[in-house]
Amino acid sequence: MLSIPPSEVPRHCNIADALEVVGDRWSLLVVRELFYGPQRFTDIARHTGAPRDILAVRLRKLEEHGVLMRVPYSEHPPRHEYRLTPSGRALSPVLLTLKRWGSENLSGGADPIVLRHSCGAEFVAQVHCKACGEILPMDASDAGKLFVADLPRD
Amino acid sequence: MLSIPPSEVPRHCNIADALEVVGDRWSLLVVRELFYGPQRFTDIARHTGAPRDILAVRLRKLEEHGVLMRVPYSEHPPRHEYRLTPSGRALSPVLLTLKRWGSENLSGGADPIVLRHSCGAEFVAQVHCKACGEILPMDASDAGKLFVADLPRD
DNA sequence: ATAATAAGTTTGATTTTCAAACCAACTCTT
DNA sequence: AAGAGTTGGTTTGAAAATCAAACTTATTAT
Repeated sequence: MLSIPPSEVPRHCNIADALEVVGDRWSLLVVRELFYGPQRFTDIARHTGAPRDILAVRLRKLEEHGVLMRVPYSEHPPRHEYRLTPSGRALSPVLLTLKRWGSENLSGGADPIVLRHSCGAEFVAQVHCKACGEILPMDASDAGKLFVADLPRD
Repeated sequence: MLSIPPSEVPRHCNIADALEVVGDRWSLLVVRELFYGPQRFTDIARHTGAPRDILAVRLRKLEEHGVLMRVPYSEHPPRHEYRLTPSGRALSPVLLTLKRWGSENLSGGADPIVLRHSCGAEFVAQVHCKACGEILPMDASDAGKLFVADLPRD
């Protein structure tokens, strides 16, 4: 009778990795702002509500992790704007799923950010089975029977 | 010539709402754990790495927001396990997109959490145009030209 | 010459986080 | 029956992060 000993260390995974980079109070709001186009420091501060000192630290961190980049728009004085990198734009599904979860599962109302296709319609995120294509309903009324995790239990 | 005055208040939206609930260092890791099935306090603490006191506060908050529920498994002493609600299970697309972003955009490696369809294959998240169905590539090599935001700029 | 803009940095007070110790209620072992 | 172990937290005290507001530096506009 084989039994796996209880692990004393936290589970490390890609979700944890991702949260290490964008899992704080402000980072994803910064990314949201940059989806509206390149932005300057003061605008990001105003629209996210982040304190300026914290924002400065976050922007450096996001730059280090390749989520955004600084692009100069003036020398004398040196000034730059912030712009998403491809990696930063690749966060759109995260924002879209978060947005949808918020609108469907939290009482609230405002729904201002909308990403649109160039054809004019909205973008939406969807989860489906890689093989058979069955769509996982996001309202998850009975999602329980739809998926299982495979992992060492202890 | 009409121009919108600069807003002094941060933009409020569903993304911000969602982050208010699950946008901290531990909450989404708690949800990840609960996807493996109902869990007890000590197991969640061990597997997420969250300090016990913080975890207690987060679990209460997540319960208040309807993400999870306590289900008794013993009286004398009163004990319960934590279980996702439908609203909590509806976070699976958020976890899946975060996971995918982490694995494709951050150097790292571990990829332990896998949600599977009952048919055995993996679930994946995808962003597409609601109308014409065009898929937004998640590597976002040139996603820039694929979508635009419509919002008051100031 | 004065005021305004821009991108941060500094300051000092308040909050949050953390690890480790502790507690209460029970069960299991000897 | 006494002592050790388990479970689900709470308490404590120190360290770190957050915050709002004031400040700095460089430059342009009036």
